[in-house]
Amino acid sequence: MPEVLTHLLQPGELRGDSKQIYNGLDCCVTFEVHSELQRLFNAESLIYNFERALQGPALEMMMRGFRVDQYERQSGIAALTKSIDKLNNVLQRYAHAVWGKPLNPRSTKQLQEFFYSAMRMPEIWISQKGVRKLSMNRETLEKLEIYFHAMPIVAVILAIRDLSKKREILETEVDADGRMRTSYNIAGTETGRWSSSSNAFGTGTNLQNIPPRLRKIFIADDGWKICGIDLEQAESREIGFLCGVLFGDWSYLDACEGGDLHTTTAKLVWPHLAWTGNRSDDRAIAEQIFYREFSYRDMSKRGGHGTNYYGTPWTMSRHLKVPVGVMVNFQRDYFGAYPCIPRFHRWVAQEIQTKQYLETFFGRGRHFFGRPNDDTTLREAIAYCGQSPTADRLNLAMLNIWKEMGTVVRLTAQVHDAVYFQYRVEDDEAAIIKRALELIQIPMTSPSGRVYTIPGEAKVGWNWGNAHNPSKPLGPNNEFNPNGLTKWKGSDARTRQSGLDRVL
DNA sequence: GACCCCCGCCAC
DNA sequence: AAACGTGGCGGGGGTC
Repeated sequence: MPEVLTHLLQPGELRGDSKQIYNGLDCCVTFEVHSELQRLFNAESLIYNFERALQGPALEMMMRGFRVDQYERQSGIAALTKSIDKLNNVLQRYAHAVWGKPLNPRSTKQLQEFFYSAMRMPEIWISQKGVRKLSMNRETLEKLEIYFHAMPIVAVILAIRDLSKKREILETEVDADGRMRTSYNIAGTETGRWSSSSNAFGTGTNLQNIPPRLRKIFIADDGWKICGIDLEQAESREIGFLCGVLFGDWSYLDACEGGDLHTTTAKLVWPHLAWTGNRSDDRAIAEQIFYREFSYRDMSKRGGHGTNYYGTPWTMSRHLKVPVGVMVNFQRDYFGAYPCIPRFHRWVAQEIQTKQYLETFFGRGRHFFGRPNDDTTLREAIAYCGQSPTADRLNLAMLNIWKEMGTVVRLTAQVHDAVYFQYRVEDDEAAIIKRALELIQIPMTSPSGRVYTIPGEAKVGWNWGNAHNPSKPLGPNNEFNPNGLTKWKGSDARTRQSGLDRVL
């Protein structure tokens, strides 16, 4: 009970007018918390003041919302429903043949009974947090798929799940004015990232996990055009800079800044390939197949990211669907190429074991309450070093854009390492994007004098999806979208195609 | 019917 | 043996 009230209450008093008293107590708790926060977050508290400042752009985006093409959305729902119904009819025919009753593809319980009891297939167990589980996730179902009599059933189940997930998003309630309003939580994460969710009125949804293929339903306001700027290789560069500052080892940041990190990594990990030194030749070599559908470059990209974050060969081999031995060798060679990475891991372990605390170059600290010797704690701390500065960098840049360009641009969305805004089509597009790209950069200087910044990459268009590449055949990975976002190269010769936002 | 947890799965 | 991190959502299925 808050101290301020204890002397006012006698034992047993809460039994009487308890609701009013509880209410009073709650107010007192709030007051006591406020007093403590006042003490902690004084004028010197950089991060606290920063978070408060971010309320401006956050509230503006939340109140404005993102315009949705209702026709596009409804026709998407209709098309998906049709496909789902068709697939479901097929599934139910199988289900009745096998066990004489329906099967819900989203029910883990029913799927277990169906495959392991009715179809008598061998059980596939996985372990999560030390607990063995009879999962029915995609990975498990793909293992069941190798049995020929299960193959068509599994394929249908996975397809239904996939399409249902897409339909869920399209079915999210849009406000009466045809705009989707998300709720951004500025201070909801451990790292300084924002989170996003449905809003206080129950409409909208998380706008930070919309699959790329569905983004084209979000469109620019009439007379406005969308620009998106993302920070290139942001988390990798943050770690590269940290390694340089801590150890004077700039090899990883050099690789990031060299232009093509993943090809560079591939050259270091597989030095015996016929590298020429010519950038496009070497990229072509890196894009040759290494294992199954993975090129050397793919392996470098996905394997590098996982390895930076202390992923084990076992887990990464599962994720990349390659044998464990492949990942063991990859990591050995990767650590050989960038010795600052394992050194960085050891440094983080030392820090959390001695201080249980880390602070980024943006001044954001985090206490680690997990057991200091636990790998889980170490992994959280390693991830913090990349994720947190990226979040602060993007948000600081966004705040600067909002402050300086607030009359010229309308902020539209924030997606962790990318910010989207709109500008008037009659305005000087090149000048606006040039200035925004300048503001996105937050230079830092290492104690040794090296200047470090993360460049932004801009895209422009009239809807949030990616434009199709006209020089490649249309297909599932190149869907027709002439109004979509294209990479900004100083100009954009296109004009908005009316009615074509509506093509799904 | 409200509530809750688990599961599977989407993003960066 | 098996945990790369940060999040949010909807459905299933249980309890009250």
